[in-house]
Amino acid sequence: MERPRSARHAVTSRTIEQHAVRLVLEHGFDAVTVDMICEASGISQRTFFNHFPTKIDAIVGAVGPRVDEAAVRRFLASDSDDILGDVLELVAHLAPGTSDDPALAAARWQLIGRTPALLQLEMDRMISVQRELVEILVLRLARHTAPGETAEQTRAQADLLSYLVAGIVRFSIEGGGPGREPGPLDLDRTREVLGQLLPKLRSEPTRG
Amino acid sequence: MERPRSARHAVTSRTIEQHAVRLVLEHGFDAVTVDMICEASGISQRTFFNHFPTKIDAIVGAVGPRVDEAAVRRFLASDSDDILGDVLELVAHLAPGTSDDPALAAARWQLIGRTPALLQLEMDRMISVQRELVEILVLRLARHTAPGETAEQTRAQADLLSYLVAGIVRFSIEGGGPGREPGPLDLDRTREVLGQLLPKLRSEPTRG
DNA sequence: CACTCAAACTGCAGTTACTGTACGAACAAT
DNA sequence: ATTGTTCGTACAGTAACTGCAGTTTGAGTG
Repeated sequence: MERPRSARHAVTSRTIEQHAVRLVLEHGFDAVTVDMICEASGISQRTFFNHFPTKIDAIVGAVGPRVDEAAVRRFLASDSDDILGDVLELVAHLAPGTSDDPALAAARWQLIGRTPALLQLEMDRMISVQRELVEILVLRLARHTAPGETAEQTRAQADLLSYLVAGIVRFSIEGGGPGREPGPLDLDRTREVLGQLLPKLRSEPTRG
Repeated sequence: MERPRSARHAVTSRTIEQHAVRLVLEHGFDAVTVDMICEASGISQRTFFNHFPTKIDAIVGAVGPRVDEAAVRRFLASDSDDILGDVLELVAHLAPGTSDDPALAAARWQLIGRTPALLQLEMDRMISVQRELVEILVLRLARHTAPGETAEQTRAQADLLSYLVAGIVRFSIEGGGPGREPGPLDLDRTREVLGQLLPKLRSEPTRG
């Protein structure tokens, strides 16, 4: 309470987040209104929206997933020909929301897997990561250019690959197949299924 | 006006759709309110929501993309080892919204590519297609099972593959790389980029 | 033709998410 | 003390959407 001013904002945000997650875990996403969260947090509705642009943001967390700097450096430095494997390694370091409260993060994963609207949002946020990813992939793919390949072609490949990776991430988040529980990225499981699937796709596309 | 009653609903729906698309093309998604569409269509707001559950639905169309029955039969009958190529062929037959008005469909593609919220929705709808796709892929992949592979593993592979395909579709819709215009699926372009990318990923994942 | 029923449509009041504006309280630096 | 910034509040408004009650109109039945 007698904290420095700059910290009070963060404290209030955390309070809101915690009550939001708790309420949604208890009553479900649709049954929880912003007013309920405000009352529980002891703030006005206007304050709520000063902290979070939308109700969803308060529940899932204000900051989206980020790629780990060190992982990027490792990825770019790798000599391996197994680009896909390296990409998986890179993507495995995505963290959902603010990771400074493990209990909150765990609760969020539950909610994300349970509520389509939230999974939705998490995927939206992946898109911003995806844009970063494209830039990184361009650098890596450029080391494998075919003769006569233009920079634009390389970029298109990186773009496509980033979409493929997004698909893999989603598969991973939704639990790696039907009947599985959603949760943070399960890299081993994903690699396993991918390792089974890829050989079946090995043959050249018709236009090679 | 003196149409049979059963047809009037459809007529009204079409009227709403056309005005909605036109207005959004003119003013942009956010600048168009439901009230504006209602006034242009000469109906009440309540009627609007009797026809379409959300504003977005009126703009993008009530029915989502569907897979073509004949294409599915062809896909399942194919002897080719090029599963991915066959999947692309299958997916190319996805049609957005009601296809009975080509001008409307074309306008919709413009909007979808231009407006993130709409692309979003179109992707959501792909998910229902994706569920169908998984069932189809299971049948096809089952013909390539590795020794000792369980049905559950095959299903997981089909699941993963469907996510990869969703990524490819999205790449395709967004124009096949940066700086391209969004539009209906450009299969040739996609195949080209995919053909360039795949050889670079050829090596085995670490767990093979 | 008269009667009935249901589909299409309307008006209205209400809820929920979210925004703009203006204002007050607290605290830090001058 | 004053000034300024930050955090929060109060209030009024918009836009999407829902529920309910009611009217019109076309279609089927006797």
